[in-house]
This record gives sequence, structure tokens and C-alpha cells, in this order.
Amino acid sequence: MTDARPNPSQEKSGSDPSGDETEIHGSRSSAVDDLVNHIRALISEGGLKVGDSLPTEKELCERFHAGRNTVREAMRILKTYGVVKVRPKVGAVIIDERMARALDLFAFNTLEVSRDTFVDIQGFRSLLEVASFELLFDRIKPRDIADLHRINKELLTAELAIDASEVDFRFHTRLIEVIGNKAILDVYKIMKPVILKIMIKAKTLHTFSTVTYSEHAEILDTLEARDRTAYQYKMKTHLDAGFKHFEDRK
Amino acid sequence: MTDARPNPSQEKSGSDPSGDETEIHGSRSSAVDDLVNHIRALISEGGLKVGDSLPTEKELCERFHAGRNTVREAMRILKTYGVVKVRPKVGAVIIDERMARALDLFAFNTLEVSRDTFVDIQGFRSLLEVASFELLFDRIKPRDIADLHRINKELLTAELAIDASEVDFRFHTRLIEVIGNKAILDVYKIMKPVILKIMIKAKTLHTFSTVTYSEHAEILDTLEARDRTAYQYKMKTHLDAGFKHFEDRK
DNA sequence: CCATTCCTATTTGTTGGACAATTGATGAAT
DNA sequence: ATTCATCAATTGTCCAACAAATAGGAATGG
Repeated sequence: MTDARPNPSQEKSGSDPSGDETEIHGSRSSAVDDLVNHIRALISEGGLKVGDSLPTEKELCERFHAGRNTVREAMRILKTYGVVKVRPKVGAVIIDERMARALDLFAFNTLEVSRDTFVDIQGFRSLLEVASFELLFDRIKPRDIADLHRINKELLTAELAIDASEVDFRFHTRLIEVIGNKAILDVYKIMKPVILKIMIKAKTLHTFSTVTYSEHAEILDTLEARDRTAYQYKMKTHLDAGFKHFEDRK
Repeated sequence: MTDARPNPSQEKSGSDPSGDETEIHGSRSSAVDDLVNHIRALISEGGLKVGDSLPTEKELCERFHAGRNTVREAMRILKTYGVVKVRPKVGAVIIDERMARALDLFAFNTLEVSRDTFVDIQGFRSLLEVASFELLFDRIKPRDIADLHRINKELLTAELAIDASEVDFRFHTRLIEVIGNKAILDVYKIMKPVILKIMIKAKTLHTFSTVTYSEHAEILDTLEARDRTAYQYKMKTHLDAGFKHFEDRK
């Protein structure tokens, strides 16, 4: 509104100066980022669920005093996040494919995962799988251990290293599952592509069916025996072993 | 190529009909998606590494016969993926922030958090701040402790509960920073909105400047004294205390 | 009355152009 | 030589136009 535009050019919307949006990243507020926050607020405050539609581009332009390209860039972000799906004429409908999109990120082969990322991820794993031993021993049930044994056996029948790495990851995921914390599990799943790369880089098919298999078995033994100290040692060694190939190469 | 443009208006690039791009998602090829693939190819075939620069928008327009807005939407996707960082005048530089971006995806549903999520997040915090004590004691420096003291003192001068909660969060974030793991720090930052809600719900301004302040101070004492057992106890108690209001209300 | 086909209006997709904002680089003044 | 102002290049935002896709209604035929 207030269409009185002194300069017929384009009055920088300026968006409300009261724009104290949460500023998720460090980056200073841009019109597009503001718009993303506004639309997010629109979704959450409007109680919109998966399947519901968003206003059209034009309506968003008017409501937030933004140009259509700005709206489109904001929608492009939401599309990339897997939060909305846009089709011509029908508009933008809310979806939830964030997890799939998160995994896509690393299938994005353009970039080799940087060494720093490897180090950080492996450190994170160490924290989640070694330092969480208290929670683990509190909650683990015989059924969990049986599952883990079953998964571990699949390592012996895998025919490709990539399949074996999937099994390896499933083993560790199943272990994380025992903790019973969805946030932790989600974060672990997000790291999957990087973890798989670490595994593939460090192991051959033969390694999976021998070293990895027996290390897993030993870890399960420590769990069955309720030996916390041994568990921490075995798990830490197991993770570090898979990682040393990256430490070497300066 | 084939610059013979019959209609001077805007000949839809049409992109080469031989466009067997990889089609990352199911969606049919659009000009923007094609462009993303082209830029990806540019990066991988050009052997571009983190820190290298991409061509300017105008050059990309000319090279791929696309409009600038199309180029911008493609770059917006790459930015959202955390593959490039764009600054005015300097252009697009290749980065690798994919992990942070992948974790960002989950900041989207933190607006409407269920009780289960609260519990999970708090459990996650406990793991990150209590169970990580080994890493913490390995790496903490006097300078870190001094910073933490300084931040903690700000609790005494905060004039609103919301300000105090920001300081409180900053205290804990600074602690996580000591671990020196970017992935962990990113996860912690993502949980910020939820953690702030927990804090606000559990404490008043007065509580911040008394109980919280002194608990923080005691935690710092255990760090200075290198007393791991005491640290774990104090920190666990501190976190649990702030959270028990949520446990009660069924 | 119902089904099919066609048309139209609406909405998204793409392009080009204009101006503002930012910032690195250059040159002038002290 | 240093500092400051200016310049120029680049990104950020907006606008207007047209193309493409399509939902929904109108027209047509049975």
C-alpha cells in the first residue's frame, strides 16, 4: 500500500525497519532473507500443513512489498530446502522433503568434501558413539543387540564395498537409535553421505568382511558384558582406525 | 552457440536439445536447473577448489545464454547448498558449508516444537556439554575461561529476561566452541531457538542473575580446577535444573 | 443431460533493462 | 608514504514484458 512512490524508480521496500528477524546465519539481512523469514512465519503462524498452498507470487509481492524476482529468489530457497513444491498455475504447496534434500547436498559431487569436514564429522561421531556410553548402557535391550548382530552378519555377504558401507552405516545408526533421541538420530542420518565416503575411502570389501566385522562383534561383546570401559576403548579404536587414512595425507 | 537469434525478443535459450543433464530431482529440466548443472560442470571440469572464484553473473549470462535473473536463481540454489558465497563486487567464491546448510534444514520446524522435541534437544545438549568433558578439558585454554567469565558477568547487567537468555546461550555456545569442532558448533547454533525457549520458560530475570550466574561460575571453577567429575556433576545439574519445568507438566 | 473439446484467464518461467548499494581499486592531495 | 575521495565493476532489487503451462469454464456435439 501507500503507493505514493516519490521516485517512480523503485523505492527499496526497505521492509519494516523493525525487522528483527532471527538472523539464522551471520549474514546481514537482505530483502530475500527477510522474505524467507516472513514466509516461514506465514507458514508457522498460519498453521499451514503439508499439502496446503501458499499465496501466489503476486500476493506475496503485495503483502511484503517486494519485487517479484525477490519473491522468486526466496521461493527458490524454500524449494531448495525441500519445504515447498512449485508448479505453474497451481502455485506453491507445502511439502516436507528436507531430509531427502539434506542427503542430496552431499551427492552434489561438484565438490570433494573438505578435510576439515571429515575431521569434524569423525569427531562428532566419536562424541555420539563413544561419549554417549552412559545413555547407551542405560537403555540398550537384548533385542537391540540381536538386531545389531543380525546387521553385522550382513557385512559378510555384501558383494560390493558400497553395499558393505551401507551395512556398516546401518550398524552404527542402529546403535544411535538405542539412545532414543530423535534429534541425535536425525543429525546422524544427515551425516550419512560423508560417513559413507569416509568408510569407502578407508576400507576395501575385504576389510569390511574381516576387520570391520570382528570389531563390530567385539563392540557387541562389550555391550552384552556391560563393560563400559572396554566399550569406550573398542569403539574409539574402531572409529579412529577408519579415520587414520585421512590423517596421514597431509 | 548458434547465436543466430531469429526473434530479437528473448529466445528461450532452449538450451541444447541434447540436454541430457543429470536431472538431480524428478523435476523436468528448467533453464535454472540446466544452469545449475552447467555451473557444476564448470566447477568440476575446471578443477575449481574451495577459495576459487566463479565467473561474474554477466559472464555466466553470456556463456550460457541465459538471463541474469535465471543466473541469479541458479546461484541462489548454490548459495543455499552452501557451495558458494557471494559478496557484492567480489563475486562468487567457492566454499564448503554443506554440512552447516544440511543441518539448517531442521531449523525450519523448530518454530512449532513438540514436547518430545524439547526433551530430545535437551538430551542432545547434555551429550554435547556434559559427555564431551574429555575433549573440553583437553583443549580449554585460560583465554577461554576468561571469555566465559566475562560473558557470565553480563548476566548481572541484563535488563530483560530475553537478553539474559541470549547471554546464557552465548555462554554455552562459547563453551562448545572450545571443543573446536565446527559441525558440533553448527548443530548447537541450530538448536538455539529451542534452547532459548527452554531458558525463558524455566527462568525469570531474577533467576538468571542469581542462580544461573552462580551455577555458571561454579562450572568455571571446576574447569579451572581441572576437576572432571565435579564438572560433569555441576553441568548436568545445571542443565537438568533449567529443564525440570518441562518434565513436570505432563 | 452428459461428455468432450476448446478457449480463456491466471500463474509460474524467463528475459531484458534500470537503478541502488557495496566495495575493491585508482589516483589526488597533503 | 599515507590518507582520503572518486571511480568503476559487481551484486541486490525492482519493474515490465512475454512465453509456457494449466485449471476452470464455455462452447459444441451426442
